[in-house]
Amino acid sequence: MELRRIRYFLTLARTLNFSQAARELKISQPALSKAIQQLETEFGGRLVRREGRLTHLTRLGERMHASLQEVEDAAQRAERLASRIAKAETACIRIAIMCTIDPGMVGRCLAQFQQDNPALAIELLDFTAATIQEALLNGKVDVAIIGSPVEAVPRLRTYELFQENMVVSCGAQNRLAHRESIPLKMMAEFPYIDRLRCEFREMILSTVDRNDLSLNVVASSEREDWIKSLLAQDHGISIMPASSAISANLKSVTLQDHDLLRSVYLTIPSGREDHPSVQALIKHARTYNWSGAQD
Amino acid sequence: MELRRIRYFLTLARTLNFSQAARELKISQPALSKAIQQLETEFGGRLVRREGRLTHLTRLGERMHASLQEVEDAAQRAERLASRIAKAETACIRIAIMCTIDPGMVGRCLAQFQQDNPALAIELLDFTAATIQEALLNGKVDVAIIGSPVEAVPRLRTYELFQENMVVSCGAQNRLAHRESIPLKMMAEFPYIDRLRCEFREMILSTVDRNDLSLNVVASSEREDWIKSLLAQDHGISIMPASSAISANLKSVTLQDHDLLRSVYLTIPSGREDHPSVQALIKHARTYNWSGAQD
DNA sequence: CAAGAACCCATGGAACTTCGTCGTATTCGG
DNA sequence: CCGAATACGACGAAGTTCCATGGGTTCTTG
Repeated sequence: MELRRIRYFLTLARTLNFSQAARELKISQPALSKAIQQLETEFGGRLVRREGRLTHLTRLGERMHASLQEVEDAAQRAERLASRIAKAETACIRIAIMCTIDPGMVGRCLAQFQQDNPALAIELLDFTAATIQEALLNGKVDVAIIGSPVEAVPRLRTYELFQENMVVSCGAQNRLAHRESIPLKMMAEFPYIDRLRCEFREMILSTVDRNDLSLNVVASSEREDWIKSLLAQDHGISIMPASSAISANLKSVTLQDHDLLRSVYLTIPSGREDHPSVQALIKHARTYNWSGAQD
Repeated sequence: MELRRIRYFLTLARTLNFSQAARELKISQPALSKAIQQLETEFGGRLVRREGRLTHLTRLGERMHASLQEVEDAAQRAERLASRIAKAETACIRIAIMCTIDPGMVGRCLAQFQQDNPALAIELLDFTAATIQEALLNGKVDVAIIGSPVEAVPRLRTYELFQENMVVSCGAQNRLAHRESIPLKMMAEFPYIDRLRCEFREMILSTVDRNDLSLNVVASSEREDWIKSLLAQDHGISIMPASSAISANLKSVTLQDHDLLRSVYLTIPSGREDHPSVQALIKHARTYNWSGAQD
């Protein structure tokens, strides 16, 4: 059973005349005859009674007519859907951004990219570290911007974009707020607000550990906005990337004696670089002046 | 867009692996690759991202998937319907019988025919003279048994089956009931019940007219059963085919001086004789011993 | 009424297109 | 370097189309 033959049959069922149907279909009459015969062989019975000018459907033909019309309708819907999508679909890059990355700095980079490529739509999607790898691999997103390289997944290709300092962040009323920098060991004196489930938590904790210190954790949360809210109310202090620490009622203080750095990476499944738009995005992100944008 | 390609795509969408899908479809991998490429050309965009072991659907592919599944489902329903019909459909002859013909005599003929052809189903349909011609021509019925030949329709082929006498019919209490026969002019003395819309009415009226008689019509109806009911209650007398006049509480009386005959014909659109079952029916009906069945 | 025109559909053969397979190249990952 | 996955090119098979033709019916016309 093929759609072409179904269309032939439906036209014939409407005209009840092989020659006229063939003209409408812009094929020759013998071609139509053969196609109908083929359908009849498939269905195991005559669809049409040929009686000179009295051509008409058999009972089998009548009963199949409705069913075949449904097939044709479904096919037409699919075709219309395809052309609608093809028309509407401007090229679109879907970018996963790890939730620990401040969208501001990435946003500036992407804004500039879109100025250079105005036809390209960009879709930003928020992902956690756990789901970002899966989304990359199954095609839900095209590229990802992450705070720590996904380790031991050979299919993913990772480019480092920039590094930024981790800073101590506290509320504007905190007694640290007017200082430029503090030593790491001073951290222990302050109540600490711990951000869970972020890729730099381990880095912070191990650094503290290595210096035989311990943090006085008074609160913890997965959500950056809640952490910031607690900081603003002076519940404690926390350590976070410099770009995240910029917020109303928050002050950043650098660490004197330790260079806590976190890197931001662009990750893409190997093999997907061939898309020209993705290629352009990678090139733009890697040549972008990130340090200039950090202030 | 062709169903074969749609099936290929659906299998590929399930396996997300060209080679495996090709194996399931029992075609080679290059054939599948080409088919999918062709679909992608038709739809104007990639359906599948080929990334080594990470083959997956693009957004276009995902959106088309549901739509194409519907097409495939509709096609499968049509196929199942066809095979169900083909399996269930015992050959069936549809026979239109004009309402003025007593089904008893025709029924005996058909019963014998079915004994000889047990695999053949017969569908009897009741038609009026006006609609029988159309039903024959548009294929609603295969053959018709009628009381008067359809005039001036060259597409119809007519065979005379038998002739039968018209008789006077009256109730059992009527004073004619015990007679064997009456002269035509005696008809005028009795109230007459006129059957409308039947093919022999004109024949009766013209015969009466030619003999300078006139009937005393006291009631008339299109329906044979109502006529018979009126006759049984002795409302009057009527003239009808001998085979119709056989009924409880009715008596038949022949006409002494006139041979009123009506013929019964089998009619078929020319060109439809080629069906073997219809052919057999025609042969059977024409060689059937109708006069022997009249008693 | 018989011959001819017009129409309807089926069949056969030739040209063409499409489809599938095979062998091969390429790319990627282990 | 090998295996897996896909693409490419060539070739044979199958299917599709067209044209020409023929049988059959209906309509027209002399």
